[in-house]
This record gives sequence, C-alpha cells and structure tokens, in this order.
Amino acid sequence: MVDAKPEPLDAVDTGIIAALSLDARATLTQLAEQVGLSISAVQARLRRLESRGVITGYRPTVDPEAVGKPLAAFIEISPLDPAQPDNAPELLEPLSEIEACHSIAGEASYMLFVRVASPRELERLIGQIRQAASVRTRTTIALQTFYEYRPLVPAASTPPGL
Amino acid sequence: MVDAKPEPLDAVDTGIIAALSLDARATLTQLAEQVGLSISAVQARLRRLESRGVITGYRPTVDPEAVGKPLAAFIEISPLDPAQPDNAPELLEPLSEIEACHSIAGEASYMLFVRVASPRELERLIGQIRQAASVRTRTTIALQTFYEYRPLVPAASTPPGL
DNA sequence: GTTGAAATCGTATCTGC
DNA sequence: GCAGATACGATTTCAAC
Repeated sequence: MVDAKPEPLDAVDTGIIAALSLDARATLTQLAEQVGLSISAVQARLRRLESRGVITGYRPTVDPEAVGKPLAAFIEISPLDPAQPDNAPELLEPLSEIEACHSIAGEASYMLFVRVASPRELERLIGQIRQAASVRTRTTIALQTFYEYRPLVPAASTPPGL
Repeated sequence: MVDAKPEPLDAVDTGIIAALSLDARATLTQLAEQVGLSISAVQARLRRLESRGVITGYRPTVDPEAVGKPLAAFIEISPLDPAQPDNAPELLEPLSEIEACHSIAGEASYMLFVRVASPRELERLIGQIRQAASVRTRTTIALQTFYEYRPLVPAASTPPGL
C-alpha cells in the first residue's frame, strides 16, 4: 500500500487486472484459469500488485439512481482571492457528495464530479462548496451517463487458446 | 441484472454496500459481521441487490501511473454539424482510453474523461475523437487527482456497539 | 512457480422463530 | 424475513518442493 514504482507489469499482471476489472469478486481459481497460472502463483501476484500499490482497492459499481443520487454534475471551482492559501481539496473532502476532485489546467482551479438527489440538493451543495472553500463555481449538469468507470486495463482481445 | 426499481434500500442494504465500498472482495462472513446479520441473510440481501441492479458489478481501483496512463483529461465535445444524427457515445465507445462519457447541459454536448500515457497520446486520441464522431473538442488537462471513485454510499459514521 | 494438505468459505437446504 | 445448523464442494492459505 505504498507508492507505485515504475516497475513494469507483465502480461500475467495485466491479465489479472483485466479479469478483476470484469469481476473484482472473482475467485483465485477463476483468475488462475484466465491467466493460465496456478492458484498460488496468482495469489502471490495479486498480493504483490496490492502491496506495490498497483491495485489500491476493490469497489462495487452502484446504480446512482438506486441509492437516491440520480443527479450528477461537474463543478469547476476557482478561488475568490488568488492570494489566499489554496487547500480546497482538503476543505471539501468532508462533503461526501463529491465523488472526485482534480486540479486542472485552464480557467478554473479544480474540477469536481458530484452526485446528489435533486436540483435542490445540488443548489445546497454548491452553496456549501462556495462557503467552505471560498470559491466561485461553474456547474455543468450531466444529463445522461452513457458509460463510466470503464477499466483502465481492458481485457486482451482474445487470449490465445481460450 | 435488470432495471432498478425505486424500491428504497434499508439500513442493512446500505450497510452492505458501504462495507463493499471499503473492500468489494470482502467475504460474506465479513459482511455479516459488519451489518450484524447472519451469513444467510447477507447472502440473500447481496443476491437481491445484484439482481435488482443496485450493484451492477465489482471493480478494482488501479493506480493509473502503474498501468502507464498517468495523464488524465476532460474532453468536451460538440458536433460540427448540428443537423447530423448524433451518436457520438456509440461511435467513441471503441476508444478504450475513454473512461467515462456523459451528455451534458451547457455549451458542449458531451463530457469525456480520458486517460493516456503521454501528451503525445492525448493528441492522437483527440484526433481520433474528432474524426470518429465529427466533433470539435475542448480539452482540460487534469494536473493532479486529489481523490476519485469515492463511494456513493459512505460508511455510517459509527455503527453502534461495534 | 508448483503441488498438496488443512483451514476457511460459499452454497444449498432445512427447522423454527 | 431472519437465525441457527448441517453438509458438501469450492476456495484460500501456507509449508515444502
């Protein structure tokens, strides 16, 4: 769980990650079949990927509507006073509606991605963000999500002999 | 795995989702301890959450740098010809560098989030996007990611008696 | 990396609450 | 709908190769 060294991943490692990307609850047995190694070997690989920080965790993909957060939006934020110390990400971290926070190049300083229950909730959240971080905001509402959370390491087109 | 009904989730369901958000590879035994129910009950709940489409899958969180994609960017896209049929999300789906695609309210039609190896790769990807979907693009580079993939259902502050 | 044996876990099923 | 219990196959784990 430390920092990721620039040590390259071989085909087995990427195969394990690709298989996990399809189903992170897959058993070692299933992963072993996918990559063509023994269970123990896969287990060792997986432990190593985790301890090297290549894989930092496992999360379920949850339907936003089912958990009552059907409204998603991008919020760009810019400091009101460019002279003030800027620790917006830290200040905003307690707001659990914020799913992601990146600093960006461009007019704004940060890009947030948020999920809320309703327009009313979005208004409240934007107010909280403005107040907590002393920023102005520019909000872009997501009308429809075609896809998201796509795997960083796509499955190989066709593993030979499978 | 069908569509999500507006049937509300109770505290146990959200507890299971919260526990899985911390570790989606957790065993039923571990989940049962977390939510204070029997294994059989948790198993039934989990199956139901999956079949109802509340939980649609499980994915590993992978360090982008470790898999050779340290550069992330937001790309807004707008149609060159507003008269043409617009199926950009479909046309762009084969581009695996695209992690997310939303239609948005605002000047642009869609917001993409992409990950690539280098500025050179980003340039190539933007070209592909323009050509494939007949769009113009506006790219905002992510300089730093403070957090992302935060859980939709945060863990309860302190489960009583645990 | 592999094999194999022991401990743990997932699953199915049943009884009773 | 849940707890508890049984039973069996699957899975994880780890020591030895």
